[in-house]
Amino acid sequence: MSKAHHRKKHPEAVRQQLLEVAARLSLEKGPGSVTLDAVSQAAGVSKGGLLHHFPNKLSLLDGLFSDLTEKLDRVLAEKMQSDPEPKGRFTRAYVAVFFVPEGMDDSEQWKVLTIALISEPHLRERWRQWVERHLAENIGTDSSPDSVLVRYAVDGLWLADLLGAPTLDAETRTAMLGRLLALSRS
Amino acid sequence: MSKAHHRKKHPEAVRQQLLEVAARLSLEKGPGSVTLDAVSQAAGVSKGGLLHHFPNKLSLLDGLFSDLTEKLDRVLAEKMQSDPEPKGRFTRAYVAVFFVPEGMDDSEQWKVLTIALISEPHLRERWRQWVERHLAENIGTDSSPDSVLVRYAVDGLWLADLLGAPTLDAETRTAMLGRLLALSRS
DNA sequence: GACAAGAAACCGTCCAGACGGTATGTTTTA
DNA sequence: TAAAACATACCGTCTGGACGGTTTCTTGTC
Repeated sequence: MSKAHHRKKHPEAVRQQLLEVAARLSLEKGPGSVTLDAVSQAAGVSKGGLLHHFPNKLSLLDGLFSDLTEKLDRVLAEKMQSDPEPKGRFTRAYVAVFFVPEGMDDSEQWKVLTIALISEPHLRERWRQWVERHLAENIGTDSSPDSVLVRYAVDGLWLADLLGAPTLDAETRTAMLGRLLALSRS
Repeated sequence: MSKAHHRKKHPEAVRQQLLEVAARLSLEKGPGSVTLDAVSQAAGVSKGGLLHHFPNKLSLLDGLFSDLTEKLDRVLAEKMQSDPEPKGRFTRAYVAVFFVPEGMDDSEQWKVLTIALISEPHLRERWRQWVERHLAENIGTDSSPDSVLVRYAVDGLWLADLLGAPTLDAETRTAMLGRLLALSRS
C-alpha cells in the first residue's frame, strides 16, 4: 500500500473499473454503445489493456454477468439470513432487492443485467440457469402460486422502471409493497 | 385489381415485409443483428429498396414501433368491447393479450417491442407516452392498486418469457390467470 | 537482499470487415 | 411522361480484434 505516487498497478481494480464502465454505458446510452473503444477509453485504459483482461467482447459481457449475479447472490443471501420466517423468505429478499425507490444507486446496477440479457441471446441461457437454481434451492418455501405472483409483479415494476414508464406515486408504491409482503406469507 | 399474373408491385406489402423481418431478426438473433443489410436481404429487397421505404435506420425502428403499437391498440380495443363489466376492463384486455400460452404467434410480435424499447433509448419516450395515454384513458376503471398490480404481474411473466426463463406448468398458469382476473374485479 | 528471468499488466498501431448512408441508375405504375 | 418503386455501386466511419512492443510485478537462486 501507500505507493500511490509510484503509480503501482492494480489489475483487479482496473478489471472492476472496466466492468463498471461497461455497465454504466449500457445503462445510459443503450447496449449498442458498449464498444471496446468506448469502454476502454472511458475506463482510462487502452484497448490493448482491455483486451488483456477480457480476450474478446463476449467475455467482457460474460464477466459483467458473473459480476452482477455474484453480487446479487450475496445481497439476497444477506437479506434472507435476517428474515426469521422461512416461508416466502426468498421472495421477500427478492422484493427487498428489486422493489426499491428509484435512484437508489444499488438498484441501477441490476438494470444492466436485464439490458444485457435482452440484447445478448447468449446470456439468456446463463440466466435461465440462475433462475432454475434459485427456484430449486427455495422450492419448499417459495413455490406457492402467491409467491410466484409476487415475484412476477416485482419484475413487472422493475421493467416499467427500466423503460422509464411513468412512476408510481409514493403512496401507491408503499401500499403495494405491503401487499406484496403480505402475499409472500399467505 | 387481380393483376397478380403481372407481378404487380406491392409497396405496402414490401413495407410490411421489411417490418416483419426486422422484428423476427431482433427476436431470434438479438437487436444487434438488425442491420440494414440483414433486414433488406432477408426480406428479399435490395438495401436501396429498404432505404426507399425507410430513409434511415431510426425510421425503420420507429416504423416498427408504430406498427406494433397500432396493432396492439386495435387488439386491446377489441377485447375491451367484448367485456361487459367496466371495472378493470382495460386490465383484463391487457391480461388477455399478454398472458397467453407460449408459442401463440401473436404474442411473439409484442416481444419485439420490448426488445426494441430496451435497446433504443430513443423509443422509450414514445413508450412512456403510450403508457401515459392508456393510463389516462382508463383512469376511472383501471387505476385501483389491484389493477396496477395485476398489470405488473403480467409484465413480469412477460419478461420471464422473453428471457427464456423456465416455463410455468400449465396448471399454475391457469390458476394464476384466474387469480389475476379476479383481482381485476376487486 | 541482490539480481536474473520469466510472467503479468498494459500500450499503440494496424487491418479486414461490417455498418449506415449517398448517389445514380433502371424499371414499373399511374 | 412524371413520379414512385426499386436496384447497383460506392464511400467514410466504426468496430472487433490481432500483434508486437514496453513496463511492472513476482519468484527463485545465491
